[in-house]
Amino acid sequence: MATRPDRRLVFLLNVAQRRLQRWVATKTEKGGVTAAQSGLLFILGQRDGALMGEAGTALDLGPPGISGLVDRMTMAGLIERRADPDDGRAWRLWLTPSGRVALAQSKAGLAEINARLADGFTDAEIDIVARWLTSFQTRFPKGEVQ
Amino acid sequence: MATRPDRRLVFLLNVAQRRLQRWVATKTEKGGVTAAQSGLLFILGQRDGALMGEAGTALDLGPPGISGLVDRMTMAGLIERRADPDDGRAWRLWLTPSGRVALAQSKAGLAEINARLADGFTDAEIDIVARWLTSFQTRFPKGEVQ
DNA sequence: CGTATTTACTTCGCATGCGAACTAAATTTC
DNA sequence: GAAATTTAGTTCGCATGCGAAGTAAATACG
Repeated sequence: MATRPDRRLVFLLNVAQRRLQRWVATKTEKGGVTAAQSGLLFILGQRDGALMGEAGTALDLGPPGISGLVDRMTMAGLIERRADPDDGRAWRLWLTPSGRVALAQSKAGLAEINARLADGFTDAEIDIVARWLTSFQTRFPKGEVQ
Repeated sequence: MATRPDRRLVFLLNVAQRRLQRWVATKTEKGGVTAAQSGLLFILGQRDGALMGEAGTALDLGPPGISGLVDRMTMAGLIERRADPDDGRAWRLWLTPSGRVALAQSKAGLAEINARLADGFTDAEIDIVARWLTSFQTRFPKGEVQ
């Protein structure tokens, strides 16, 4: 007989996120990159030279979030900021050689994590999970608590 | 035909957690309490006088995490720390009257959130989600990356 | 009994990311 | 074309929580 699963979704979500983040951080301890940072690497891997605002939107980060992330990653030599020639307010972000190396490592790491996340679940089940997670974006909108 | 769902689970998990946290924070803006804080309130609601370590374990927080949370909540007047009479190293945590009020509010808020989280999903689907979230605790263990 | 180890918690430095308030450049309006 | 508004980022203070290192009390060991 199956045990009734723990239904404290808010708590479980919180724990899962922290566990994963911590695990990625330890995993990539040597010369690696954190989960948030690899997020930006992936974006730039697809769209090198993106604006900060574009990257923030893609990562669902507000202006302060992307600003801080960019600062830390610039400091770490993973990305470079260059002024947009057409807009004096804007900055474009570019991968450095070092950033490209880190991106390659992140890609490999992500494959392992995804395997771990799907292990023991069918494709249909993962689809349900993905749908549930995606629903947060409409259930808990950014702007306002209507 | 259904659109293929977004399968970037790591990203979706991260976003979902942040969206929820932010939403709770805004929701309880007036005299309320954050998600992490209400976690501790719930624990003490069930086990008033718990040790810090016990509370930390229940919330899946390490010593620094629970220590900081307790500091902030003590400062906010939600809980009280009293030395354990039998163990000079340990502290027991107690709800203040103010904390009990906040707990009652949190309980009401949680009901609404849980409804929102389950809306559009069957019980069986929520069980799958819960099982997936719970699996992080074994898939990404605290101690070590084996 | 006294030393060694374990345990409970604290402190520090850090990454993450939010809301509020700000700066400065671009665009819209009149 | 000047003033008003919008937009792109920054800065500040804050909450969250980790790992590493420290403190002090409790327990185990010889």
